[in-house]
Amino acid sequence: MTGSSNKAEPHRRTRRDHATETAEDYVEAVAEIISERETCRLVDLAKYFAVSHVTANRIVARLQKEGLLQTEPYQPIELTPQGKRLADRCRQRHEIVYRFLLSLGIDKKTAAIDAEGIEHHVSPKTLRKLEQWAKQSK
Amino acid sequence: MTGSSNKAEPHRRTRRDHATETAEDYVEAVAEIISERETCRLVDLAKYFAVSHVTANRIVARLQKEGLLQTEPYQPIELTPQGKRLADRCRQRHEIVYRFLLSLGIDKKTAAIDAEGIEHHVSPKTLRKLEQWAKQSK
DNA sequence: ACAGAAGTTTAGCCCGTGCTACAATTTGGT
DNA sequence: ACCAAATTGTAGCACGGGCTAAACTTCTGT
Ligand SMILES: [Mn+2]
Ligand SMILES: [Mn+2]
Ligand SMILES: [Mn+2]
Ligand SMILES: [Mn+2]
Repeated sequence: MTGSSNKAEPHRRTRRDHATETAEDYVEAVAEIISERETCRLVDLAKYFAVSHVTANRIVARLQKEGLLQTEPYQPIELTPQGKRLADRCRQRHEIVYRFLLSLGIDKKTAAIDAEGIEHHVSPKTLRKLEQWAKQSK
Repeated sequence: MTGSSNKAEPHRRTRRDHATETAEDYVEAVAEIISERETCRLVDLAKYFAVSHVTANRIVARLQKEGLLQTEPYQPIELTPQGKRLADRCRQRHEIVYRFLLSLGIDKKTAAIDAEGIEHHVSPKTLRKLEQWAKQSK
């Protein structure tokens, strides 16, 4: 038995979620920025996440190595097909969580903050329930 | 204006949540283990989180420095008053999130996994709504 | 009493993500 | 064309949290 009544598994899963969280937020941000201002530059990401451009730069480099982003020196940042797919999935999931919180009666600002952290820890099963729920309560 | 319609603030908050997440999970675990087997040893924590005993050791040391845990070389691990208060708050919050997921119709295992990650990102406002909701839907 | 098992500590490594300071490149205005 | 500003890149630091290996202490059974 690998799982059963183990206390450890939830923590393993949470750690795994955290490991992919940055990638998810970055592809989502790149997609959003591109859709808003045509091109996504490093500065845009740094501002978006309120981190230094150095931090953003290293994360972009890593995500490029992982096949999610594409860029060349001093050039704008683009999404690979794989990155685009991930961004879509994340945007949808993010929106479902956000709208669910709104449907609960939370104010927009709080909902935005909570959703930003919660989204990465919502399983597909739970996501479907949240979606049903937000719809039904309308 | 510090906030207004800023994209950055949710990410700042999520990073802050992550910084306190380990502390929250550890004091909660120590409290739970003590209530179950009298004393909490390093091995217990290592098993609980599925982490090497070395990792657990360093985290315990840090949390002791921060005033949440108390221990002496080769001795069991205890909670300081401050740690106890934090553990209580976290257990309550954790349970509310967990029970809410159950009330949504999620199976226990999935609910346990999702709750473990979600709990740290739920604001007091949202927590109150989740609590109301889980109660009402019973 | 004492050897071996169990538990704990320490040393030393890796990786991710945060930073400042500084260098290099590109862009824009005159 | 050229200088200055904006942008991007690089060097080098910190910290948290993951690991293995090896030393040390404590517990246990004979
Ligand atoms: Mn997010
Ligand atoms: Mn998270
Ligand atoms: Mn918890
Ligand atoms: Mn947790």
